[in-house]
Amino acid sequence: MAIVEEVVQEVNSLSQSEQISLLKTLWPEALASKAREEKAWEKSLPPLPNVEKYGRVVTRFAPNPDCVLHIGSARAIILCYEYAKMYGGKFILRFEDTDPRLKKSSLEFMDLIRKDLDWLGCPPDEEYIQSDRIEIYYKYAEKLLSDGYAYVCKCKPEEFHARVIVGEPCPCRDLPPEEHLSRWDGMLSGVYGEGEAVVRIKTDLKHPNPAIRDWPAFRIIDTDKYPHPRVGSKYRVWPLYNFACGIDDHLMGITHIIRGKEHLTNQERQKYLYRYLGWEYPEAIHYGRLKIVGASLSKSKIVRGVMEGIYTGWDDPRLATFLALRRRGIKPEAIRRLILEIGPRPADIIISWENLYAHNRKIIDPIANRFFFVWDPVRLTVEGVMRDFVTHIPLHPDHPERGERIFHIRPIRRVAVFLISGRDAEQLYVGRIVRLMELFNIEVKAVSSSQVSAVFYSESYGDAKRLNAPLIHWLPNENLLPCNVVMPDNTIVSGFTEPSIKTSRVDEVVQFERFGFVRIEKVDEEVTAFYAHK
RNA sequence: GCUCCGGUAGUAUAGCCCGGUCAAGUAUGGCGGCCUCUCGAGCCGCAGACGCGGGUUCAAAUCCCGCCCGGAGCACCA
Repeated sequence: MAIVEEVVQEVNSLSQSEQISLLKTLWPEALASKAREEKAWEKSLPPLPNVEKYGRVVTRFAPNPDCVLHIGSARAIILCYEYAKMYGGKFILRFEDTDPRLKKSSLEFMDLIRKDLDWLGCPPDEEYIQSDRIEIYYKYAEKLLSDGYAYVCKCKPEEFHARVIVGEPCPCRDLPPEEHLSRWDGMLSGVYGEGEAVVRIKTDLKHPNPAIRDWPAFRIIDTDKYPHPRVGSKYRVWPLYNFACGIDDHLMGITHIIRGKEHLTNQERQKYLYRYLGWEYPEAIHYGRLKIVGASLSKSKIVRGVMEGIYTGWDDPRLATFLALRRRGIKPEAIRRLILEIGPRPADIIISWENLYAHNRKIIDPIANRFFFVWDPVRLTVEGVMRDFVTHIPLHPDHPERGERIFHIRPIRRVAVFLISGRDAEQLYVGRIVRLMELFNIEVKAVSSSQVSAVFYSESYGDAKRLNAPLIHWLPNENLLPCNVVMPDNTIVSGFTEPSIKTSRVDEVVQFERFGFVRIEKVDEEVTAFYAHK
């Protein structure tokens, strides 16, 4: 033992370069590239803290139903769901619809959110709606009021803030609990109007963060003017976020709160509540903000844009809503993998779309059947086609068992007419040999802006390979199916596709070869598709 | 301004708590090649990062201090 320590000491006393050069001369094999074992396992989440403290892990996703869900919500949902699943726990959906005035919720959004969760594969075990629970919050308000932990403040907001910013109590704060209880009755019975009274939770008036000092817990909303979509004007005193959320997290037995780090100060506020009520605060994980390049994840902007008709709907391809992603052929599993990859770390991130696409491509590539789509079509006439051709192309190159597409080429007076993509036509020049995929090779004879003429060159694929001829896709100029592809920027690429695509169903993701993956939106006498990605 | 949280390749992530095995792993994107009758997939290879400056230590991505940069909160919103 002693000798080992001595040697280690000696080696450590050398500089790193000295150590390396010594090693090189004495034991070069030790420096040979260390083979690293490859792990192909799916990325798994880091363990949740203090799981053993609780009987069963309970998580919750608590949206305000004032908009549909978007990729920014994916982190909360998938993390909460996956952690609950990982520990055999429970996942709760809780609608936080306690602001009938500014952040107006709606029944429509509640329903769309339920569907979003379902689509994502994260169905909740239980669902609660805060507007059903108002009396529960009242009960706790009364308890805190009579215990002297909360008070009803009638100060004007400016006056209150002027005092609190210097750490001084407002005149209401130290009044006896009886007075506050009677003011509270006044709030409930309509003695006070909007803005005239508010319940505050006592905290430390010298708290270094002024935002935490005596935070508001209830305010009055004139629900005759602003009826709540679910309970109308039944209540005029409504809890604020920190109160309702704090009470519910305890009552619902939430063991692990997973939410964005914008709630870090809210956690400090809510801890006062827990202290006064003798409750233990759950574990809290605050992840960083998730943005995605070029997409606005502001709910209010999304709602406004849809209302004003700037967007075609909640599923406008320019949006990063789940509805839009779904319409574009992004699979929920791709979103799940992305979120698992990202994990719960607190750093803010801006995801690149490629990150999402790569996951999606892995999922859809094996399932997407292949078709030809000729966009910005240009007419191609090929002369010297001496006979009919029939070509069979598999629906999927790796799965020939799935079937094939069959094209018949029937030249008239040795001339066959095709359509090729404008982009391909631009690359052609006189004398160039190109291969029409799975058909034959042609030599270009003339190119104009509206059409290309060529002559049959040869049939063998080997020729094309040897000549390094480009491979382009094509369609016979007959039995064409008009096709529009809606791109992510909502522009439309038009062209034609092959009739065999009619075997595909709506919602199916297919690949237009040399164009990209698309989801079929409509397929009958014409096709509409939404572009997913390359 | 005040309070808090972050900062590893283009993007995302591992490593940081518990210093050495990190000459920094992985994925994606980029580039090159192979393969494939798609510009898709697959295979092989290349390039690419510890925000900056000090300190502690034989040894720092990791610990300490300062700075810089980014973000969030500072609502009678959630």
